[in-house]
Amino acid sequence: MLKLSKLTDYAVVALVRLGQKSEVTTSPVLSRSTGIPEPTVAKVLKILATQGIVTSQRGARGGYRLAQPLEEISIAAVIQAIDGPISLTTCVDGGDCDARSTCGLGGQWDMVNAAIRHALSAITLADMKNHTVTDRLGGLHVPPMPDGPEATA
Amino acid sequence: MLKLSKLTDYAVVALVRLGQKSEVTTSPVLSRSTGIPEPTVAKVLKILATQGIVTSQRGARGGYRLAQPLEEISIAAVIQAIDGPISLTTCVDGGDCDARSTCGLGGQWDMVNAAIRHALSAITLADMKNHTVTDRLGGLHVPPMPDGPEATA
DNA sequence: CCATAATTGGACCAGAACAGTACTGTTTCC
DNA sequence: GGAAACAGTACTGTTCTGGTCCAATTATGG
Repeated sequence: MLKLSKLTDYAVVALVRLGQKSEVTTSPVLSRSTGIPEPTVAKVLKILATQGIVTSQRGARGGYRLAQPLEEISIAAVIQAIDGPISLTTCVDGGDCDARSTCGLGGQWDMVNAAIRHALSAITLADMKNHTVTDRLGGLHVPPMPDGPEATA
Repeated sequence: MLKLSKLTDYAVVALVRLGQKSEVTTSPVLSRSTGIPEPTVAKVLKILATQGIVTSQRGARGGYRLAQPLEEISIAAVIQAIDGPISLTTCVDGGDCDARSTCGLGGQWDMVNAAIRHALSAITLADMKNHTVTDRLGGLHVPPMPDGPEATA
């Protein structure tokens, strides 16, 4: 379905909420604040901590804090932290494409991947919080799309 | 991992190959021509037929044919045909988001979805065949990306 | 006009990946 | 020393993808 994992969705919600607090925040607090189940939000924060998106403070009075302001964290960074690298096909960069010789299109998917990564890198968590899109998005902000439900024409 | 299904990859390969033939082509022929297992390529073509990407002719001497030239079929159309709608999260357009009131970001994912759809609509199957990217891609072709493996900064 | 063969169409089943949960261990404050 | 909170690992249930099989349909040949 070309949809990212629900964990990533939770991560964005939690990070945005975390960015609205200046103090270190615990998982239970963030759970109550976002509505995400406590074990799940804990898991998400754990992963984000390992990836350097948030910094953690262990022990009593511990919690999590953003490693960077919301404006500096791109959607692509969050997705890569939770879901792993953004690669639409396995047939990229030395993947295990068993029909590489016959399929005809060498590594053309790389171009598609780059396009998506670029689109995702241009959107930050601050953009997700605010309902206004910054100008950095260039021509990407909800343009008149030429694609219909079925075909392109 | 934000990767699309292998079926979609197969679909692109099969469609490009199909675009190089002017006659109706059967699944077995396309299988031998692409290296994709016969049942799989048959399934892919079947789905593409229901979505109107290809036209089918049943019975003996039947087969498949492109409904439109390769230049008119976008990657987005193929992905939507195989994988379903491009919606990164379930929390879009009346989805089953159970924390809509608490999560804070209303339908901001729509913006992300639109950006990806736009990027995918700009690439056609003809672009996948040829190794040159058309000018319609604008600023999307492998730009200097500001995103690192871990964080954005 | 009928039988046969070829081919698509739709349904079914197995395998893997993911989401979610629980438990144990380590660290820090009181 | 006790309590609170993160860190890491392991497990289970569910969903989805990938692949296979059988039924419906049509052109061809007799």
